[in-house]
Amino acid sequence: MKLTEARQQFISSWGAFGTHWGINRTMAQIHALLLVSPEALTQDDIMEELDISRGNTNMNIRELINWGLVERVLLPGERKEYFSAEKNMWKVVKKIVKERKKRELEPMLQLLDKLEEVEGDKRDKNVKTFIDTVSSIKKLGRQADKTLDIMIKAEESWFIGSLMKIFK
Amino acid sequence: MKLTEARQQFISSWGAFGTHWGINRTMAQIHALLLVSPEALTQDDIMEELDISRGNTNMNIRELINWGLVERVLLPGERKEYFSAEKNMWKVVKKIVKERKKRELEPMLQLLDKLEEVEGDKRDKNVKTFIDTVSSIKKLGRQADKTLDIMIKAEESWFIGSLMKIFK
DNA sequence: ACTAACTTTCAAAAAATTTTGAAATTTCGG
DNA sequence: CCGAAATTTCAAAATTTTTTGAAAGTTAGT
Repeated sequence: MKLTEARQQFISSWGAFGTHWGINRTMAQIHALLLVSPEALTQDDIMEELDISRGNTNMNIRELINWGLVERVLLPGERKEYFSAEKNMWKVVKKIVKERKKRELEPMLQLLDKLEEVEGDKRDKNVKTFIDTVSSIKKLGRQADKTLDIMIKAEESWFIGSLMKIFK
Repeated sequence: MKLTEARQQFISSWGAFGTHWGINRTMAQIHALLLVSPEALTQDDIMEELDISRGNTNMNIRELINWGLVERVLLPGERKEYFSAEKNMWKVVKKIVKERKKRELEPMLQLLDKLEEVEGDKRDKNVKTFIDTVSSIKKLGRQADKTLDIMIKAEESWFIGSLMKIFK
C-alpha cells in the first residue's frame, strides 16, 4: 500500500472510530492528520487536505487545543499560525482520560452521592432496588476514578512493564 | 429527595451520560429504568414510563438484549414478554467492555497491522512519521486489549481488592 | 494609524441520527 | 387453523448535530 492511501485510510478510520466515542468526525480527522504529519500545518493546509470549511477547521482545532492534544506553533518570521499534535501516544491517552474523567465521571459520582440519600423505607422494594443500584454504580465509579488517577500519574514504561506482570 | 424525583434524575442523567459514549439517549434511559425496577417490565410499561413510541422502545430493548444487558423474562401464564436488566454492575461493566473491545478495538488493531506495512523509504520523513504513529498506537492498543481480556475474566473482588494494592 | 493578512464567530443550511406510528408479521390459546 | 394479542419493521417526520461561509474581529508590519 502507498503512503497516500494508507494516510487516507488512517484519517478516515480514526474519524469513524472517534464517532463511537462521542468525538465528532472532523475533530478526530484533524487529529489524525496532524498525528501523521512530520511538520506543523496551517489551517489552510488542513482545510485543503480534508476538504472542509474554514469555520469547521478553526472550531475543531480550537477544541483539540482545549483537550491539550494539539498546540499552536509560531514559526519565526511567519505571520501564520501552525498546528502540531502531541505525538507521544501515552501522553495523548493520559490527556484524554484526564479530560473525560473530569467532564463525565466526576459529575456522575457527585450526582450519585446525592441520589443515594433518597428518602423512603428500605423495606419498600422500589426504594431498596434504587439505592442498591446507585450504590453499586458508585462503588465501581469510585474505583475507576482512583485507578485512572494513578494511571494519569504513571509512566508509560511502568504501565507497559509492570502492569503485565501483575496481571500475570 | 423523593424516590420518584430521584428515579427521574437517575434516568435522565444516565441518558445524557450515554450520549457521551456513543449510546443513544433512549437506549441508556431504558437501561436505567430497568436497573432501578425491582420487577421485570413490559414494553408497555417502558413506553408509558419514558413516554416514547412503541417502535422506539422495541428497537432499543432489542439492542440492549444484543449487548447482553437486558433479558427477556417469560412469566408463567402470561402472554406478554417482560424485560429485566442485569443488576450486578460488575457484570454489566464487563459485558460493555467485552462488546466494545470486539466492535471497536479489535477492528482498529487489524487495520493498524495493515497500515504499518506501508511501502516507502523510512528516510522519508512522511513515511517515518506515519509508521511511528501507527506503531505507537498499535503498541498501546495491544496493551489495552490484553489488559481488558484479563479484566473480563476477573472477579469483582479481585478487581476491587488486589488492583488497589498493586496500584499502591 | 493604516491596511492587508489572518483568525474567529455564528446564523443559516446540510447532514446525520433518532423517533414515530401505522402496517405487516408472528405467536399462542382455544 | 383461527383470531386476538403481541411483536417487529420501516418509510417518513422530527430532532439533533455538524458544517458552511460570509461578516466581524484581531494582529502585526510598515
